[in-house]
Amino acid sequence: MLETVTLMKTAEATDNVPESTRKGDAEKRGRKASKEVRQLQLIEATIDSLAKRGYAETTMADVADGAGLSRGIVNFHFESKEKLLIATLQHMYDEYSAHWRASLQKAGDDPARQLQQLVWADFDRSICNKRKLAAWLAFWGEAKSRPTYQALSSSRDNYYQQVFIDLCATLKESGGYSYEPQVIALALSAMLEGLWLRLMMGTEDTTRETALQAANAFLAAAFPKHYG
Amino acid sequence: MLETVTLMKTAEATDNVPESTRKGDAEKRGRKASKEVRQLQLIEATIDSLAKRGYAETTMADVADGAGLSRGIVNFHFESKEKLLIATLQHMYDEYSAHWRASLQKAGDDPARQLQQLVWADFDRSICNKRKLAAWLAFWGEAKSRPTYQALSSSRDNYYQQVFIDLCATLKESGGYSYEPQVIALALSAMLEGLWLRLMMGTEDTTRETALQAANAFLAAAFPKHYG
DNA sequence: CCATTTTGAATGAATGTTCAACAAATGGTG
DNA sequence: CACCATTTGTTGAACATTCATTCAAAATGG
Repeated sequence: MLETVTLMKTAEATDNVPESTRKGDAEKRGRKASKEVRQLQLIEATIDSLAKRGYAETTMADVADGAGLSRGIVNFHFESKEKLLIATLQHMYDEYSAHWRASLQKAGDDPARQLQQLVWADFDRSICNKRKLAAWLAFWGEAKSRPTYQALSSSRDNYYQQVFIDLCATLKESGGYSYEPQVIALALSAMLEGLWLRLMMGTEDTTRETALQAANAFLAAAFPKHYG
Repeated sequence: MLETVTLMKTAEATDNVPESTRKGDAEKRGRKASKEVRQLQLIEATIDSLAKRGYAETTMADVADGAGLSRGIVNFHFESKEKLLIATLQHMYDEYSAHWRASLQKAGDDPARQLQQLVWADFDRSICNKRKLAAWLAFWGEAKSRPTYQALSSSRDNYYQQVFIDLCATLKESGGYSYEPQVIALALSAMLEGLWLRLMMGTEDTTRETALQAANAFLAAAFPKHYG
């Protein structure tokens, strides 16, 4: 039991998991809550392994060791290695999705501010750190050849893209720009992914700060009336 | 010598041809080809396998089968699987490098045209096709956790980035723009990589044509005096 | 006939999965 | 509360499979 608590601490230290629901569930249904915690713990260990060793070298044994548990435990909570990886990808996808939606919510009603918040959200520490970027990249590398991953591995889904397009369309009208919203939205979102890619690769000239500078420079160049 | 030509043909045909209709059964078995041709043949088969199965599922047997040769042959021409993969990556790196340098050469002396050609070169069929993009992505996914890959896997190296920065600096002066060349060059090159990423992933809204449109839109937005 | 290239089976290591045994928590019953 | 049965969770060894590598023998070309 004591071990469970400390392990939960480390698992949550890396992320920003809300603490509110945890204790309540534990008191009501200690067993079920413990099950969810274990699964989360194993997912976190999987992200660790993906980040440290890459997709190809990530083994069940490494995940179990990383979580401080025995070898057979992963097949109990997740049926197979593939299902563990899918659950991990789903977890990261949900987290990313919730993050940009929250950022959009906080931005208020001004579309210029909304777009800016959406861009900045991509470089937030909670999302944009070495560990998670490396895990994303590991999945991306396998996504094209694994149909199961394709839907989730984009992280930026169709709806996300549509929000970008709509915002660009709104700014175009209010600013009198001349390009197609779809096209400039694609350029913008592609640049964000490209900046992530550079951060993942650990290219020397790219840090979270310089990446954010570049993103801001794009906004200023494309929407001078709003961000100039 | 004649055989050399035919083998090179099949190797290059796979870039554009949808799939299958490969393997020159005529001259595959028993016949000795020159060492270099065999190695190239195996490298092409490796790219095929990476594109079709991804990094994690690429096996020596699959490479050998794809080349129509026996199992042990890869360890004869390349010492190990790792060295085969490094040679494959080096091959792709060299090809990409030669391609953009040639494009730059052809562009003449006008810096605006040079930058445009550099951007367009990224979406040339010979470089930008499903097979090779998938292979690139497979390497990217493993690069961060494999020091041996890091230098080669960027495809766009430091020199490439410096050329971008210099061109942006020149355009800045002649056009009276206000941003830092380094920053806008990072935004531009990141967008190119991001567009590649979308093409690799097979996102529906992104084709080679729309990607090129987005890249052009970026140029027009960032350098209106030159590309408006 | 010699050097080089190619084959394909053998080998050994790595790894995902299964499972029987064990531990702990839960729920019911007296 | 005490006791036991049952469900749930965990372990670690055994098992089967996959795969890179090795190598002796065969094939090929000069």
